[in-house]
Amino acid sequence: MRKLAFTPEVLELIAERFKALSEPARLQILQCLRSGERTVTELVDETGFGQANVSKHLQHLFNLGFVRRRKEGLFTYYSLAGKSVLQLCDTMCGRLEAEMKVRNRMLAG
Amino acid sequence: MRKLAFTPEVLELIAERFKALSEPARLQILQCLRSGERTVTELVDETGFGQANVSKHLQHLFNLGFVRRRKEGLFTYYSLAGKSVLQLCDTMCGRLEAEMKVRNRMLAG
DNA sequence: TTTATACATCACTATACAGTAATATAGTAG
DNA sequence: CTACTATATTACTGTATAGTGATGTATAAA
Repeated sequence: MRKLAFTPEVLELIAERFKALSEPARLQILQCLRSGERTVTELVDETGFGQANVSKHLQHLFNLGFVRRRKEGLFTYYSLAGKSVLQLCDTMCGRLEAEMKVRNRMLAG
Repeated sequence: MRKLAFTPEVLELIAERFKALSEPARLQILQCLRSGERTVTELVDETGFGQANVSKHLQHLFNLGFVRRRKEGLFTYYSLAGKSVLQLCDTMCGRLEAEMKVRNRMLAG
């Protein structure tokens, strides 16, 4: 199995996926899904965002393969498509902590 | 050492950092830096982007702690601030490969 | 059938930002 | 000093998209 080369075309696809994670609303939705699948209405209630807004964000995340969905009667249950999304968030959060540590050290020193 | 909680405020900071990686031009610049530090002009030549454009992208990456810089005479040498950026790109690339594999399977099946 | 619920989609507005040309700043050379 | 080079910054334009209200669609219940 060959690794993809970082050609400009591949970088564009990668950028598109990072962009999906560059919205606080979508990140918040993903964090809600950390503990299991949710209906759209549940996500609306938990996040406080509008229904149309949440629905659009979910479509976006679904199209890029970040979440799965399952229809059951009137409801659509969304869930995480894998753990790598959370891993990305955690890695970025680690960067953030490191950044803050540096900042604090500069204030102290 | 405590882990940061994913509050809306923290998610906003994380989103801001993902957004920095959501631009093909910035990703391409980061990939150029994979093999070592570069001056702005070198990056302009390697990427083909305009000088002002590259300079702005580098400021952006610097402000968020993704790259370091070192001034020497007329030149400013930029380099990666750590390996986690590349790790993020690689993880996202892995996701992309998996996505493509699923797509191919659907076409075949 | 009608009514209600859950979700998706459309049309619109406002905002953010990538790219660019021009200019500013700062260091070097003559 | 002047002239040149490397980088940063400013002002502007075009484009993408988040959010919203209204509407559409599908399922369930009465």
